[in-house]
Amino acid sequence: MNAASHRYWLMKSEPDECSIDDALAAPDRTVPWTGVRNYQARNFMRDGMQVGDGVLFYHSSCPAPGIAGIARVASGPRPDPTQFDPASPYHDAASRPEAPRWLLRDVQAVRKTRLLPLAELRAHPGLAEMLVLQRGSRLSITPVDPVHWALIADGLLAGR
DNA sequence: GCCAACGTTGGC
DNA sequence: GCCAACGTTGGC
Repeated sequence: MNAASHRYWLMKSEPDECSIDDALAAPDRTVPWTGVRNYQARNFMRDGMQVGDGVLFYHSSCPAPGIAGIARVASGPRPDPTQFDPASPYHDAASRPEAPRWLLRDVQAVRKTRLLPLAELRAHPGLAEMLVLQRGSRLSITPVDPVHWALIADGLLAGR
């Protein structure tokens, strides 16, 4: 799997922290994707993403988990400032400013969609291979196959 | 609140 | 390098 070849991603956010509505209300509809503390997810942000890539904005750890909107990658990688903030739940005392361990991307909301529930994703035969649906999958950022993107963004969520 | 599954830590 | 213990994720 060539990490630089993906054009589409699914990114999980807890809506209590940052919902699709929060992103749409932010300046330039853009939010810094703070708090990723998993190396695989970090590496996707560092090495895999390109500005303009499509993002499925997923609400997790909430009463109605599922895809809540469409967004796009809006910046290159840069250090996540919360790692250096002792007051932040994402503080990492072992990370040095001269060698930041954690990175983020800016993510720009494109549109809110209907809530596409996790159960509906699971029920769709064409989406069975989606990484986020695999048993035990916990990664907060996963690449999305272009076929899956088309089924969701241009199909299930088209115009909604 | 439960718990399956995964990632990280740290002793050896 | 192994692997048990522990912490976290996240749906239900």
